[in-house]
Amino acid sequence: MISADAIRGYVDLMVLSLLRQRPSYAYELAQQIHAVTGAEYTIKQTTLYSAVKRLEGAGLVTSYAGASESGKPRTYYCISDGGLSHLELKVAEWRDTKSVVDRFIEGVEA
Amino acid sequence: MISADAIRGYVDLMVLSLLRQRPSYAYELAQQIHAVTGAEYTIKQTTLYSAVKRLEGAGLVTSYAGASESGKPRTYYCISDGGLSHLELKVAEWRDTKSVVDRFIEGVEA
DNA sequence: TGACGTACTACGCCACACATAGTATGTTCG
DNA sequence: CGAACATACTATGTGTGGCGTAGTACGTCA
Repeated sequence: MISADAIRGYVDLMVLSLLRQRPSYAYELAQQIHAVTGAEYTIKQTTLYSAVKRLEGAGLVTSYAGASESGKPRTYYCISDGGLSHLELKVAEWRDTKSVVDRFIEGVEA
Repeated sequence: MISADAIRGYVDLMVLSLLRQRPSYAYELAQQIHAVTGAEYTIKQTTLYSAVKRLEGAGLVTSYAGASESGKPRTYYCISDGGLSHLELKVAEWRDTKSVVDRFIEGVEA
C-alpha cells in the first residue's frame, strides 16, 4: 500500500500520462489509477477532481462536455500541447529524483 | 535541478540514511545532501532544521550536545533503533512508489 | 573592519492530498 | 417495488512539509 505522502507531487504526472493515451473523465481516471497501481494506491475523489481542475486551470488539459452511455452528462479531459511538454519535463525530473534518492539508500537493506 | 515538490516527503529518508552511516549535525547534513545529490538539490536551512527536530520528536533520532573544533557548541544527531526500522520501511515504500510511477510513464519519451 | 563561513532560531505562507459531507441519476436484484 | 449499489460530481475545511524572510552570534582571514 502506497501512502499519500509517498505519491504526493506525482498525481499530476499520473493523470497526464493517462490522458496522453486517450481522453478520459475524472471518475474513469480514478479507476485507471487504481488498476495501474495494482490497487496499491486508491486516489480519493476529492484529490482527483481538484487535480484535474488544477491542470485545466494551468492549461495543461482541456475539457469538453460529453455524455455517458445512458446520456448522463460527463466531463471529458484531453491533454493539451502544453500538457504534453509539461509531462515530459515531469518525467525527466522524476528520473533525476529517482537517481538522487537511490544514491542515499544504497546500502540500506530493505 | 530537482524541485522541492519532487523531493517532498523524502527529506526524512535522506537524513536518516546519512545518520545511519554516522552521527552528524544539521549544518553538515545540509552539505552532505548538497554533495550526494551532485548539487541538484540544495536543502533550505529551515527545511533541514525542522526535519531533524521532527525526527527527534518522533523518536527516530536522538541528539547530544557536542562541540566544533573551535569549541562552539554544536548539536549532534544519531539515528535510533526506531529510526533504523522506520528507514527500512521508507525504503521499501520508496521501491514500491518507484515501480508504480514507472508504470505510468512507460512509453513517455523524456 | 568587514566580508564570509559556520551554526542555529523564529514566524509565517502556501500547495496538495485528504476528511467529511452532500447532490443526483442509473442499475440491479431480491 | 424499493433499497442497495455504482456512477459522476461538488463544496468546504484541515494538516503537513518545504520554503521565504529575517535575525542572532561567533570565528577567521584579508
